[in-house]
Amino acid sequence: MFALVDGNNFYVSCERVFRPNLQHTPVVVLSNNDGCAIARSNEAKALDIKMGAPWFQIQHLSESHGLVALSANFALYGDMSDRMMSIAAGLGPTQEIYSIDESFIGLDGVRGNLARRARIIRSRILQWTGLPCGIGIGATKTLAKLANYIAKTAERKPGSYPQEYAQVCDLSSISLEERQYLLGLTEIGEVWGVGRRYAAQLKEYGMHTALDLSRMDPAVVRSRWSVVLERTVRELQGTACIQIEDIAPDKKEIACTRSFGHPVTQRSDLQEAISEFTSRACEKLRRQNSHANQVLCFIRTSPFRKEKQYSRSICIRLPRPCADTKIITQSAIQGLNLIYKSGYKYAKAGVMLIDLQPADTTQLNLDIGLTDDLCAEDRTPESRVDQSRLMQTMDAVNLRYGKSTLLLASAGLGGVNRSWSMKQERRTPQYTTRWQDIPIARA
DNA sequence: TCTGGGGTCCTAGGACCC
DNA sequence: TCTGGGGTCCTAGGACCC
Repeated sequence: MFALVDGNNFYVSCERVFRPNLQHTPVVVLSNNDGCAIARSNEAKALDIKMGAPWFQIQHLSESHGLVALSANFALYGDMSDRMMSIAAGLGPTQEIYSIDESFIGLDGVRGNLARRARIIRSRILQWTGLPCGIGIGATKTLAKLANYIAKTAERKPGSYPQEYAQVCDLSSISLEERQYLLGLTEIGEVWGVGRRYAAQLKEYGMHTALDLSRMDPAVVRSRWSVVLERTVRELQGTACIQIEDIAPDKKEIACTRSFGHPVTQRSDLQEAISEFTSRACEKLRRQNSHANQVLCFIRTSPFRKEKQYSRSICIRLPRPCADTKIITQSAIQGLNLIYKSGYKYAKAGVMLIDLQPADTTQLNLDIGLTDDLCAEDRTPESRVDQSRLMQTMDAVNLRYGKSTLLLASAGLGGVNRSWSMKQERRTPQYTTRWQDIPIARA
């Protein structure tokens, strides 16, 4: 048995904890550079603002309907998420943190009335953090997801589902007929694992609801679509195919990419951007104690604009597997110089670390002499330890005083002016919180 | 003028080897 | 010179998730 705990309109709800006057107001949170809406309050959804809608297309609603737009503050959302997750963990013995606002809870061995238990956890999260959430319960992860969708939709759109399922919905404790009734009310595209493409193809095939999908023959689904969709069908039928991942596996690739606040043309600006992206990616790499074998670097113009388009990426093999910002940045910049062409207005760039391996594997290979081609300053064990300590110190300083406190002066550049970064002042200033600053117990 | 930033899994096809 | 079957690895592309 599984539960899914999912924060409502998560980023907006986080902001509202600190600005209670935004309750009952249409609010959106905007992506980097205030580009598009990545979270919407219920009131904003009621204005038919779509996920990912560009700000310039919905801006007029601030005049006509009092829409409030906020710049995203991911540090804050991360802190709030940690609090919500730690309370949600009380629902059952195992927890998988699936995204910043969602976690699956394994309920095996939990006795008693699950829905009642879930309601208690839900009100505790609301009271202790100020964050509203929905909880769905089902025999499989896919059914728990579906139950969560019903719980949230029943609350947001009265009349869509029976009111008793609002906020908490337990699909496991109701009759087969009732469960089929609820699945029949649910669009096929709302099922976890059915995206836009599959939804369109399935509708063409005559399947329109979650109930229709649950009644399909898994073998037919497999041969006509894929093993992935077959698994979804089995999960809807109540056979658990996807288990809780208690311990998060290491990432297989780590990326840092950004759209620019304004078009970038100069090679030097791209070099600054790439070197900062590489630093961020390397921090993540060290945090999971991995080394990279290759770094991929890409630059591209905006596909939305009617201009000469250019988009290229290049993959550079590192001199040895490592997590050293200096070495990896050198390779990334080298890659950039190979693909850069002047005369284009660049809109986006990024860095991906790929072909990752555990750091201790590298150490083993160094010890038994399997790795050659060392960089000059990298030849002795002592110098490697020094480099590694330098990285640890940088990470510690940046964690303590905020990212970008300590940066590499990349590729012979002078000061970092981040001319590629911001279009203008953000709509709302950034502020950070510490655990203890978060207000507690709002009713 | 203005359009996010991450990830994963699966499959098909080609190269190469025995 | 001709022929068969099977395995592995790599890459690109498509689908999905938040």
